[in-house]
Amino acid sequence: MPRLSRSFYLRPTLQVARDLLGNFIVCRHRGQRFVGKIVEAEAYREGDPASHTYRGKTKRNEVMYRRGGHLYVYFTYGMHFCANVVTRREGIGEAVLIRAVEPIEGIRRMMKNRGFTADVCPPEADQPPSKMRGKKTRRGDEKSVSWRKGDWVNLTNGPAKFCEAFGLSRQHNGIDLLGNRVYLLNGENIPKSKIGRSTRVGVTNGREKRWRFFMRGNDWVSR
DNA sequence: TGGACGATCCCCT
DNA sequence: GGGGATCGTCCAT
Repeated sequence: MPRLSRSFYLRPTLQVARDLLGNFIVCRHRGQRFVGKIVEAEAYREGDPASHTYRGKTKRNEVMYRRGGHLYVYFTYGMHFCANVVTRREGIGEAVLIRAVEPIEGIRRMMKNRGFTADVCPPEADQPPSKMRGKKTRRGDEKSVSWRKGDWVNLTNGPAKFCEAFGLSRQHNGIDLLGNRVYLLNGENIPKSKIGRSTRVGVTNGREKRWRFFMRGNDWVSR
């Protein structure tokens, strides 16, 4: 499968957000490979009050101003990371938040990273246990887990869940997506009829903008 | 130097 | 449907 080219990321951000759907994100570190199909994404643009770049360039958002095709990972709510694909040419602070992926490869390790026991994962490891679901439960201060039928979409159906499953954090901020650590592969072409569009999640300023794109009917879409 | 708040998630009611 | 966890960032003092 060919890698997405630099020119893919340099295009208008709304187009990139929509076209990311159906492509694969690959993360490699320490001999482990994670692969997921992108099923939900949101655009953040200049002049957009919901964007980190709304008030100009800072130390935190500097990566968003780089040339398209870099990874912008930020820390939020004191405990979560979210990952974005930087778009457009250098000097323009725009990006696309990856909100959800469908897990493809590295599933056992994703479960571990998310705090679920892997007991229920089938021995072939990277076959999705499609009938399963996971639920975290609390016992005193100890986090323990149990699995329930029908809930395993919790692995990657949100931007911070995706980052936790794939082990993405601060150290991945600024990575060039045309390198070998994190990159995107050309996947299926999604017909327009299968792409949904809506307002963005968790946004107050700029809430009217319909800059969220998702694959209709996909189980890993966040809502 | 302080304080408000956030592109979230999880648990409880 | 609501609140708590938890801390980096940014802006106002």
